[in-house]
Amino acid sequence: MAKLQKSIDKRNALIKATIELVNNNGFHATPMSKIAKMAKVSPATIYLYFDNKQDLVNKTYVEVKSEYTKYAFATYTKDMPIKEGFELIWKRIADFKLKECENAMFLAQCDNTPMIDEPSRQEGIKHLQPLLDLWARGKKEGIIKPMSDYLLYAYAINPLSFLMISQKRGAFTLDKSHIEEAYQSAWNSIKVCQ
Amino acid sequence: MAKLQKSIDKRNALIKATIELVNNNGFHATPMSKIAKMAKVSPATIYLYFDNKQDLVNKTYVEVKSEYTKYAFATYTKDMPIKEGFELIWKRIADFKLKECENAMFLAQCDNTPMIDEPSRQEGIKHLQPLLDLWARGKKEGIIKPMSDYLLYAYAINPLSFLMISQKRGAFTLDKSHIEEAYQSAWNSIKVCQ
DNA sequence: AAAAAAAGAATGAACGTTCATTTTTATTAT
DNA sequence: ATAATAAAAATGAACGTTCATTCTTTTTTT
Repeated sequence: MAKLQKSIDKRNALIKATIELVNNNGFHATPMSKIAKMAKVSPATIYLYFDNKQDLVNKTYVEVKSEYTKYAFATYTKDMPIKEGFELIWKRIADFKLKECENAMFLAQCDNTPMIDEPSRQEGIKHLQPLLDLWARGKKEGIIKPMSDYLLYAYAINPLSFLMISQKRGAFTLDKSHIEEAYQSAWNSIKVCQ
Repeated sequence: MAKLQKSIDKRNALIKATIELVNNNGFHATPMSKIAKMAKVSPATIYLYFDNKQDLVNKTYVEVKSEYTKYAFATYTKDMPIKEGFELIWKRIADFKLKECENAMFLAQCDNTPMIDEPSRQEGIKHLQPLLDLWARGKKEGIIKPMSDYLLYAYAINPLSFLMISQKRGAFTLDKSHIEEAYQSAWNSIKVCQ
């Protein structure tokens, strides 16, 4: 196999192993040796691809966040009407959280703990810009409540993380009909009531 | 000072130190030695009060959760109308998350990571029963959407955790007017639309 | 044959926990 | 009430283990 491809494969295996182990044990309870073992690589090899453990987890975060937002905004264009645009993005996000459960779990854990460096966190937030732009447009048009973006995010998007974590714990299962109910709740919480 | 009171003080100091250090560094990045130092106690003394580190954090979780729900339901009675009851509980919860920021942060971190034992987690959930009962009543009366409790919780309560974490990170400040907006969003997301 | 990549073993630091002692508190005898 | 003694609480140092990281050697690629 080509040298470059082999390198890419190893790096991907490391990222994948990091996600899986951190999901199940948390950052600090995940030794580099276990990540290496799961990626079928020597511990020393990790340091050819990443500076250290913190760098490994930071880069994993930014890459997964980037995949996530790429998926979320893939079918959205800036000229869509507010309501359609929001529904589209929201359902893509929900879709991602159902299909790419491991990735989404990892992001949730990163966002709720002091695990990630502040610069990497900021880097991750940047990717959400299209949604913030949509909201700004929606506020101007009087369709979306003139609230802080943090409040909008808290009610429109963040509940999906909670539902995903509950699902992962086996507490309940999030199926298609739940998703539709959740969407209605999300929209009702941010739309201007007429 | 009375012997008993001194013991209680030490135990409280340990719980307090655990909360503060875990909030800022996470569970595994908080050594017992630091907890001991902050509580002005020898590391060995911790083991007179708790079996081990896991036990310390489990017990801290259950105690804080208990304080939290005690506060949340303090002014609520079962015979209140649904809407009033919900608003009352919701605002008490919001109040707690603003005033007892450290405690609330700790709970949020526990609820979003594999930090706590499953039995202790279950123990913590039990305390929420009055809210679940209120929702059951609200569903029967056709006031609250007939959704899974997980969905109701995700939209009505959980967003407050996100807002608190954002506030703690200094991203924005949650003031009285935000709280009112948040309440409206919470209610709009779970009420039956007429 | 030289250079690059990868490996496994080695290292030093940090951690949770325990152990041997000391200090404090409670009980008893005078 | 006071001194002597027993019990309990608390301590700091030490232990064994684990971990992130590095070093030296081997394998693979050019």
